[in-house]
Amino acid sequence: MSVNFDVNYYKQKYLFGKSNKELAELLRYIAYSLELKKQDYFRIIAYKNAADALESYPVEIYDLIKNNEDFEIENIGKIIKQKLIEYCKNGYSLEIAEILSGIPITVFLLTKVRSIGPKKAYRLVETFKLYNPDTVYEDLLTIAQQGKIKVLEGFGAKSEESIIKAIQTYLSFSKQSRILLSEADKIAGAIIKWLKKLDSIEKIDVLGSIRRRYETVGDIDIAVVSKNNQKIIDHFVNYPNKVKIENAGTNKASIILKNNIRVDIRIAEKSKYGSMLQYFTGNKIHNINLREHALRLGYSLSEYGLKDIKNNRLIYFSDEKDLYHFLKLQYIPPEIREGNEEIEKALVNNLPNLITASDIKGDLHIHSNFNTKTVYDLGVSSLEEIITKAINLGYSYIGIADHNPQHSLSEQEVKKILTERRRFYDQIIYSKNIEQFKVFIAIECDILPNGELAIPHSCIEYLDYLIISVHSSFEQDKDTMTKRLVKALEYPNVRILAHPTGRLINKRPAITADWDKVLSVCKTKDIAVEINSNPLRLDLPFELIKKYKSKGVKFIINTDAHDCQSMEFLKYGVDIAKKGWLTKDDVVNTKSLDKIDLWLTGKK
DNA sequence: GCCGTTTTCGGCCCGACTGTTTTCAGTCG
Repeated sequence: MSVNFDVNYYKQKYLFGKSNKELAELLRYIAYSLELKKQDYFRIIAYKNAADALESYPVEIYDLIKNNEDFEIENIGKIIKQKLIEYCKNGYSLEIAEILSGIPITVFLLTKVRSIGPKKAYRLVETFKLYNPDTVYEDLLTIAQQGKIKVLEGFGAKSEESIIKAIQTYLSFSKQSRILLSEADKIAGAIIKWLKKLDSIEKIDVLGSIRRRYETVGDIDIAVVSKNNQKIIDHFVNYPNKVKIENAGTNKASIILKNNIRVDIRIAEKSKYGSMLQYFTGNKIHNINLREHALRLGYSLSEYGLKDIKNNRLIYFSDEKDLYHFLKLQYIPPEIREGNEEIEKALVNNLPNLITASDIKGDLHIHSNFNTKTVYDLGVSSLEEIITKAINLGYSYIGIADHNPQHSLSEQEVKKILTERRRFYDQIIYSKNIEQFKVFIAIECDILPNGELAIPHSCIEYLDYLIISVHSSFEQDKDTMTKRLVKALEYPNVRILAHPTGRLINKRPAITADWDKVLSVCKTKDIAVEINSNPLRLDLPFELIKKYKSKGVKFIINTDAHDCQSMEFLKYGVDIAKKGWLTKDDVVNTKSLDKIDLWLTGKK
C-alpha cells in the first residue's frame, strides 16, 4: 500500500509552516505530479514559474491571506492564487489533493536529491515500494548499495553509483544551510588565488549569488577565459581543499570542498565571455525576463550569445555591457538583477545611480573598549585605534555608540559613566590634533520590551545622539512589537533605528512588526533606518530597503563594529543598499561633516 | 495555467551533460 497524498500527514510532517518557500515547494510538487500524469507541458511550466515567483516574493503571503489582504504576483494568476488562498486559510485544498493523489509522498521527497527528477523518483518508489517518508533516503541508499538499481532497464552501474553519491551528499547537505556571503567571498577568493597561479588565465570572475552580492550563497560559480582549458580544469580539480571531484569535462568542472560547498568552474571563449557572465549571474527570474525581452526584439538568448531568429546567426559578446546595450537596455548592475522591475526601468533609462562605497563619509555605529558597565560585550579597540582606522578608510567622521550602561544602575551612576567617557574621549581627540575630522559620542540604547528606553531620560542630553535597537524579547507578537518600536522612536534625540529586524542570518528569524507603521514614524521624525553591515545581519534586508526607499524613508549604513577590523565590513552594507536600489541621496552618512553634524545634533 | 501597446487565443526560454542507448530521456542550471 502506498502512502498517497494526505493533507493531514503533510501538514504534520512536511508542510506545517506556510512560508513562501514551503508553499513554493507545494507548487513544485504539483508540477511534478502533472508531469507524471502526462498533463499539458505548459500547465506544468506555469506551476514551476509560479513556484519561482512565490519563492522570491518578499512578503509572506500567508500573513497577507490571514489578514484578508490582496496580493499580485507575476506568474501567479487567478487559479493558482485561489488554490493558495484556500490552502492557507483551511490548511486543505481539495483541488490540490486531487492533483497530487496517486503519487506517493516519497516521490516528491526523492526529487530533492540531485540527479533524481520526478520520473526516476516515481520508478524507484514503485519498483522498490519505497513508501515510508521517514526512511526513504536511507532505504533507497541501501537498495542502491545492494546493486539492485543497475539491473533495471534504463539504469546502469554509473547511475546507481551517482544515486548513492547524491543521496549521501543530500543527507549531509540537508543539515547545512546556505553560507554567508562573507564566507563565500573568502572561499571564492582563495580558489581564484589558486587558479591565478596558472599564467594561462586571461580573465576570471565570480558568478551567481556572490556576484549579485546576495546575502547567502548556495554554491560558488567561477568563470574563466584561458589559453589552455585542459590545464585549467586539471589544476582546478587538484585544489587542495577539495574532498571530491563531482565532474570534470573539457569546459566545466565541479568540486566539493571540505565544508560541503560545491564549486563550479566554467570556461568560455574570450569572444563569448560577456554572455557567460550574464547568463550565470542570474538570478533565474532576471534571466527569464531578459530572455523574453530579447525574444520581443527577435533574438534568442543563451549562454553563448544572442541568436538572430530570422537568419539563425549567433551574435557574440565579450563584454557584458555590450549585451545589455544591444538589447536597448541600460547596463543593469549585478546587484539589482533580482527579477524585480530592473528590465522595465533599464528600458526607459530610469535605473537609479547606485550608491558606492566611496560615497560613505563616516560610520556612526562603532563600539569602543570604554567600560560603560553594560550587560553586553564591550568593543575591543580603543578610540585611538578606531580613529586611525577611520582616517585610513577616508572618513570625515565617526560615531562611537557603546551599549547603554546596565538598566539597573541609578540615574546618577549612568550620568557619571557618560560624563567620564566624554571627558576621557575629549582628551584623546584633543591630543590627536585632527582637523576636518569629528568624533560624535553616542549610545546604542536597548528598546525595553515595553517600548521604554534603557537609559534615564535625563541622561539623553549627555549624548550627541541616540541609536536605539531591540536586544531582547524578539518573540513578541506583531502588534506588541509595533507599539514597542513606535513608542521608542518617540523619545528625543533618537537619530538611528539600528538592525531593525534583529535577524541573524541562518540563526535567528526577523522580529515581526508592522513595518509600514514603524518606518513611517522614522520618516516623519527624520530618523535614519540602519543598514547594518555585519554579514550575519545585513539588516534591514534589501527587499524592505527597496520597498521603503520608494516611500521616502532615509537610511544609514553602519558597521556596528566591535573591533577596528570589522569596520571594513561596511562594503557589505553598501552591497545590500545597492540591492535595495539606493542612491547617495537616500543614505544620510554620505553627507559632509557640516551637514551630518546638523542632522545628528540639530546644532549648527 | 499565465499573459497581452502585434494577441482574450495562441503562444509559452534554452542548451549541455550524463547515461544508456544507437537516437533519446531525464535532469540541471
